[in-house]
Amino acid sequence: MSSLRARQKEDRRNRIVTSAKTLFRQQGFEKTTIEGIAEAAGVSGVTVHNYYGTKAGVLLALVIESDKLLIEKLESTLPKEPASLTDLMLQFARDIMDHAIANLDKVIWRQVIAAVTTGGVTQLTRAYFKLDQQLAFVLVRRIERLQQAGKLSPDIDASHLGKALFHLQNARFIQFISADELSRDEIEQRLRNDLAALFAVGSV
Amino acid sequence: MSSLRARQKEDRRNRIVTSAKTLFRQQGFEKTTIEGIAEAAGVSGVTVHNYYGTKAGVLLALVIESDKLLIEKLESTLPKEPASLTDLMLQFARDIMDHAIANLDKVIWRQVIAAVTTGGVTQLTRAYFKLDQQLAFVLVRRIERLQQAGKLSPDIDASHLGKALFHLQNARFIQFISADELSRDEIEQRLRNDLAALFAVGSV
DNA sequence: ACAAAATTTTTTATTGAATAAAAAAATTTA
DNA sequence: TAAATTTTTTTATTCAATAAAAAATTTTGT
Repeated sequence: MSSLRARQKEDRRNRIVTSAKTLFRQQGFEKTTIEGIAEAAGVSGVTVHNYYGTKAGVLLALVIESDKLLIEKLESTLPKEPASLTDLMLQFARDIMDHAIANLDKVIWRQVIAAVTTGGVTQLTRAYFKLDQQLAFVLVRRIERLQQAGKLSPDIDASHLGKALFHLQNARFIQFISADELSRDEIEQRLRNDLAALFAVGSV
Repeated sequence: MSSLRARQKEDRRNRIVTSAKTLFRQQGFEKTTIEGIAEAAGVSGVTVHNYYGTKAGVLLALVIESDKLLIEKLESTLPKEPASLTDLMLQFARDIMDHAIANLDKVIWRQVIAAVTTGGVTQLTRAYFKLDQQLAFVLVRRIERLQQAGKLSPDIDASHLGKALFHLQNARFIQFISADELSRDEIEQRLRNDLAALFAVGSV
């Protein structure tokens, strides 16, 4: 039973985000103006500000939508019974990079990272961090599966391990988008090295 | 044999960075204007732009200077013979957080991270990343010491391990500055959990 | 030491993000 | 349907960023 106002608002949100996505992809982040987005969405520039605060806020909103899809995709495509922890991680990292690149280019992803770190504590950044947690949790659950399958010691705290590995993956992801020339293969190799070294520490 | 021009330029650079540091600390990043920095430094606003490109560029210049000191400090204060890899890491992370907080507050550090990720490939970002590498290398050398002391398997690639751990530390550092309420102790605990979980993977 | 050449800074102007307050328009409610 | 409420738009301002022309200063060649 949504009111007319609520529906109109929802509608404007959609128009703004959709227009922004098109413009960001066509002309990049910098060259896209708030006025441009507003015009394409049929609202005033100030309304865009009222809705999303900043240009980066609009971008964040759009990324949040696509990240929800990413999580669904990961839930379904990540192997339920991974062969090993390393395999799981590499697959996880690759899926995330693939998804990122399919949606926006590296230059724009840098703006996303910047927006998230500077953005204070807003509705949008909270939503983003929540999705990040969910993403990490996908990993945690798969790690528990590995433990159940006897492929990983059951004594390890799956939550701690999942979060640590997620942070590491995230660091490599940021490195990936920060340098134009870095390929997914190159990052995969680095991650492989990371894991090999880290996992070798405990072996007596 | 520096020319008058070169000396004047160096002088202006110093005045700009020094003025900026004072103003950033007094009023924060947002409330400090380029014009304000320029006035305090006795140059025009456009000159500040000419020298550092953006307001964040000025901040980055100032951080780079203080990071050089951090590296020196770490070289001298990190134990030459650490008791364990975990101890080494926790000390490393704590020194970095201490140094960061002693110089600028969290809000401003967020701007640093944002500036580095969006900053394209400029003189300043290159310098910053180079220092980051040096920082990682400090860790690598200490890890080699651990291996020489028989406290860590000599089969492990110290460079890979050091870089992986540096990335992890960096991720936790960014988390630290991203949330006002997160204390160094809290981050230390998380890092401890990270390391415990990661190092347990290899143990058979 | 001085005038011409080269470099650097400043002035001036423009675009666009962000924000605030008042005015206008639309929806909701009674 | 008219009053009350909410939302958007208009209007105005500050500041970052950038560009081009003008002014000032240093360097160079004689």
